[in-house]
Amino acid sequence: MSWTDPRDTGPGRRGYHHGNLREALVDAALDLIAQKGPAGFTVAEAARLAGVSPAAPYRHFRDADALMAEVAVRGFHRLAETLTRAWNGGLPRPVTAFEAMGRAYLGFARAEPAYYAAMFDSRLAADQHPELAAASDRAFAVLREAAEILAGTFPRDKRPPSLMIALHVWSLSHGVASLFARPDASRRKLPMSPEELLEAGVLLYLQGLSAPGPIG
Amino acid sequence: MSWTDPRDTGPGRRGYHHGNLREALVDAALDLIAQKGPAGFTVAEAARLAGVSPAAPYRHFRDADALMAEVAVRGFHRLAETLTRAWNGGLPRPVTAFEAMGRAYLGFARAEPAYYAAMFDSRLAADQHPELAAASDRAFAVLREAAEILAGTFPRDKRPPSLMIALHVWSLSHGVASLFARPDASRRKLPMSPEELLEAGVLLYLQGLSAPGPIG
DNA sequence: TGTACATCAGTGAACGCGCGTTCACTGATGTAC
DNA sequence: TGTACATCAGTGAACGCGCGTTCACTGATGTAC
Repeated sequence: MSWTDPRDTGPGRRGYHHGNLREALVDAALDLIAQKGPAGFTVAEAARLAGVSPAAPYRHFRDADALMAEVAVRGFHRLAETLTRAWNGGLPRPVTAFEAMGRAYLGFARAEPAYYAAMFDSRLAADQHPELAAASDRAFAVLREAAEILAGTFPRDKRPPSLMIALHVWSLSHGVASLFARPDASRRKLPMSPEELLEAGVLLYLQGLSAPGPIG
Repeated sequence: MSWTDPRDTGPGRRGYHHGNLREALVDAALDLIAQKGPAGFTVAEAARLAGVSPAAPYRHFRDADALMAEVAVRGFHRLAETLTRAWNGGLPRPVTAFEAMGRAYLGFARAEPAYYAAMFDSRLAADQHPELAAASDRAFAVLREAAEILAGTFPRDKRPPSLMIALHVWSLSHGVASLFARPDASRRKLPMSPEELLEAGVLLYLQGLSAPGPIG
């Protein structure tokens, strides 16, 4: 991890000037969030991890929230890529692709808890950070478009609204991730893997979409 | 709000001794969490709100986490009661009662955001607070038992596992609550009410449970 | 009913700490000529 | 190729702040006799 050593001789560090401080600060923030949660991140400690003085971060970020928002923005971009890749990998069958996307969402939450926490647990005000709102919208758009294609496979007269499908699957995925897949001591124990739980849930939900009508 | 004034002459305050400081501190913590989120709560400010010195809370709580845990414990107890009442109110039809319980879960998250945040966003380590784990289990047990009864209405040969139902509905409810029902600036906008979204989701899920089998 | 006394639940001052942020500064970089 | 200079991206010291928690203390309460 070259960014931890300010005297690193690699291309990223050249003595007095860090050379890549913005990136280093984002990495440091991720490290801190992973260890202590979003509330445990501080600008001062991120600067320390990056090997610069406590004032240096303010050359790159207006304040602490701006750094956190940058982390969240990158997280949403990564999530969008992850979801897109999963969808494409599951094609041509839309149901298969859709389920792969659900698994990928959960996989992201598990593999990148720091990004995930910055995105969903940091309570950043969306209206204060337009880039964040845009990045979040972009990630959701991936899910939305997938739902659109999936809905298109239903007979025209009983085609469900794709927005609703997207919202339901997002909610279920996020619920499973938050309750059962957090890699910290507040996670609840499960008699199965979160992946199995989510997959079964999505499957049953999709079955419900194709069912003839309301049950007795 | 008598607890804000230390010189209140009511039965809760008698001069030097507060008389009901434990309760007052819990109320103050709820106030702070509602305003600033779980990370914005401090022992010092809770003491200030309760009208006592910063050292006073330590007569009642070991440390800051213990006070937060107490709030979360009470939240889980309230949630358990809320869910029980909703279930009973929806009987005798298990499906109706179950859906009423889902709405009640969401209603709790919306009506009591401070309790909800202490319960789910405070990252308290369950193994450090046995009472918290017990309270959480108790609330989940309500949902679990309801799912059991609901599962019992299915024909014996295609009866779904009740634990799975409970986990799915909890996840969906929690996901909708976290993403769309937080009363702060990080909430995502929806073209419908969270209640409608959740109700439709639970309905479709239950339809899926009764569907003949996996879809094409 | 009165009194001595143990216990309870507060006080208030103090501690060490780490934080966010600002400021005047300076070393390094890169560009115009 | 060399040099003057503008700009960039750091430094380091300082500020005011609020926090969690501890400590010796004391006023209030309630109980035994």
